[in-house]
Amino acid sequence: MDAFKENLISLITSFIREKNKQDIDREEAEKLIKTPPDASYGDYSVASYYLAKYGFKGKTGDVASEFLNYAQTNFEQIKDFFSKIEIKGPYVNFFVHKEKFIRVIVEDVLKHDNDYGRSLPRKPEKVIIDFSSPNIAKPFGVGHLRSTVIGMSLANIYEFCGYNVLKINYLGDFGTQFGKLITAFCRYGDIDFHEFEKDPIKALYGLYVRIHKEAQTDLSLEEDARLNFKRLEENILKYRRALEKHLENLQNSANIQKKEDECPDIKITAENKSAFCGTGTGQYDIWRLFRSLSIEEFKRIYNLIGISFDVYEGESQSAEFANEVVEILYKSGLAAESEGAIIVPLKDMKTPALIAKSDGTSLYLSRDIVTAVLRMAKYNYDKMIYVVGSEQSLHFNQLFNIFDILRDNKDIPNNNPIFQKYASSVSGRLVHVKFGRIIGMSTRKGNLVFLEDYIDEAKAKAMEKIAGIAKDDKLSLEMPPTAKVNPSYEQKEIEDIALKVGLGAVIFNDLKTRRNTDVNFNWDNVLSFEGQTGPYLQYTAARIGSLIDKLGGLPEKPAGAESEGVYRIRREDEDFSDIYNIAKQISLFGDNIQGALNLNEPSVISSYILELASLFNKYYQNYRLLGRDYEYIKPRLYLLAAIKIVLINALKLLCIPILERM
RNA sequence: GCGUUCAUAGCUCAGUUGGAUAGAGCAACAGCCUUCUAAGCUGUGGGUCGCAGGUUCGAAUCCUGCUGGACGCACCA
Repeated sequence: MDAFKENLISLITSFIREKNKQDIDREEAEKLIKTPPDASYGDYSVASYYLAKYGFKGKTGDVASEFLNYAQTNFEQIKDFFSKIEIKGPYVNFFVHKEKFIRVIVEDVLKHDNDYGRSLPRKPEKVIIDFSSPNIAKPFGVGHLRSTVIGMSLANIYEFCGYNVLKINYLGDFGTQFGKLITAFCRYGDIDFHEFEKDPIKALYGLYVRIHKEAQTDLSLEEDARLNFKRLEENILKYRRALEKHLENLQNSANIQKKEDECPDIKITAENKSAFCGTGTGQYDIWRLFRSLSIEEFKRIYNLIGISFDVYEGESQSAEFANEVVEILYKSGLAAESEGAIIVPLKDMKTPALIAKSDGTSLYLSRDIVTAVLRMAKYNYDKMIYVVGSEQSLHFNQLFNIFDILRDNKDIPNNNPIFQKYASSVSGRLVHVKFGRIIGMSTRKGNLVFLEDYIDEAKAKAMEKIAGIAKDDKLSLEMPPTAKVNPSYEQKEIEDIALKVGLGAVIFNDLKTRRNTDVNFNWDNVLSFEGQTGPYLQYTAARIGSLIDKLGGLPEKPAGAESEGVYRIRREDEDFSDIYNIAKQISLFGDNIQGALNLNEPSVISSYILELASLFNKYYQNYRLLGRDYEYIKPRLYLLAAIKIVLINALKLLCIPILERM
């Protein structure tokens, strides 16, 4: 927060304390300060009707005068920051010393650099962010991209704000669907094993689609799949460890984790396939192979889009203990049998939660109960965020509800020390960060879109742009290739820029709107690089960098007292008010990061940074710096550097690649 | 049927958590590159904030009802 606002907060708190003997904390006071809708009203305003809450019951006009009077007579230091204070209706409007404001903000940004915008929490909390979580039986599509980039961005934001963040990818590697997959793999005799090695995900998806289609007419397939899943789960249980042992291993070293992720030495060929399919352990090996091949492929894609995880987990790891938890709940009477399945009646919810199927196998929900408890034992989190689509709201409500029940029933009989110790403390720490669906998503050919193809498409579009070739005939006539738009690049650099621009477009497209709204998918919107897009932001940052270079580079940062003159931009200069607007926008960065954090909403930062980029581009277009006196240029160089720092800090939070030139 | 959620310019979306005159970007039209990157900038047109009530000094924002869409609702995840 800037010194100007700090000062106003002090004014408000002391006004309320002296006049009405009430204490108001600084956060409350900050909420009373608003930015007027139009700059001609002032830079900050305090609305007197808000003060009624703190004991000022008079007419709003009278309260406003009282406040103004107090500010002028009892709060001398206010004059150091504000040049004018005036009343307009119920509002008391403050006008800052603009020269000073610009100076203070620019200096502040340069001083903090990569850390600008950061504010540390009172006590650092441990936050787990569970996101992306692709399903091994399904393609990594655009729906998963949303969870992936929202989760990654939230992780960046929490980390930036001083939280201890753990990024977990909870792979969908279990469930009846894998019974289906095994059924498909074993049933079809025409599997191309070469294709399988080359692109396992696509091959698996092929199987998935095929079996689903066939299952609609051949009902025995479903039956077969369920049976195969039951066998799979039984095999997992065969290797089941004691819960404590499991945790001990996990905590002991990263090696265990690594070992579990490693590709098992399993080779399945057309010749030996039937041997694998014939036994339960053989099927278990098939599943293990599918799983590890998929994880490798996922990692390759994450690497491509610049995203990383601290931990890869899978549902199968929780499946080991799901039955045990179901048993505890059942024995304690919190769960009951219904139509052969096990259910938990919930508080304030009509439909009970189903935690075990009638054939005894586990469900998503029961595995999630285990996972949350295990993670509590392992990481002792203060908060765990699930970044999952809104269509799973009911599931998470059920999950949270069950933990509320466990909190209220701490003493249920059970002989599992881990569950006993941690299950009751999970309640209240889980958050479902949901997001809307993407509607009408399909390739131009009409199928579901794989992430990589999606990125390729964006990259190709960027290539065209760089090469100055427009697809549209009309455009290509009007837009000859120009060296000016695209300085001569090496082919390799073109590829690199195109990929980053493509990623910028695709990622920003998922982060620019509020999570909750469903987005109508439209190729033209995603592949647009103009206006409110990622490339616009990347372009703006690159442009500033280029401008700074052209102006001779950023001089040494002045230190301390000397700085006043150096950063000074004069009131009389023609660009003064535009620069002030930029400084004003810069000063709001920290507030916007906090807003994004509080709402778990990266789009707050997106909107903010688009506005800053727009202000800069207007400035750039309206005022020319090259060729001016260095005296004039110098303070503006610092300003440019400050804008660039904020842009880059924001782009990093949004997982958008940064380019030096484009 | 029940639950969740959404409805703002032709399209995609913001809207400081109830405050001053509802804003951007696309698209359309008219302009701006021998001069700092035109992935940019300037201007014009475009609104019954789904509809109807209510709450109060004040509503796009809160409450109720209605209409319309999306999603979910017992052995998928």
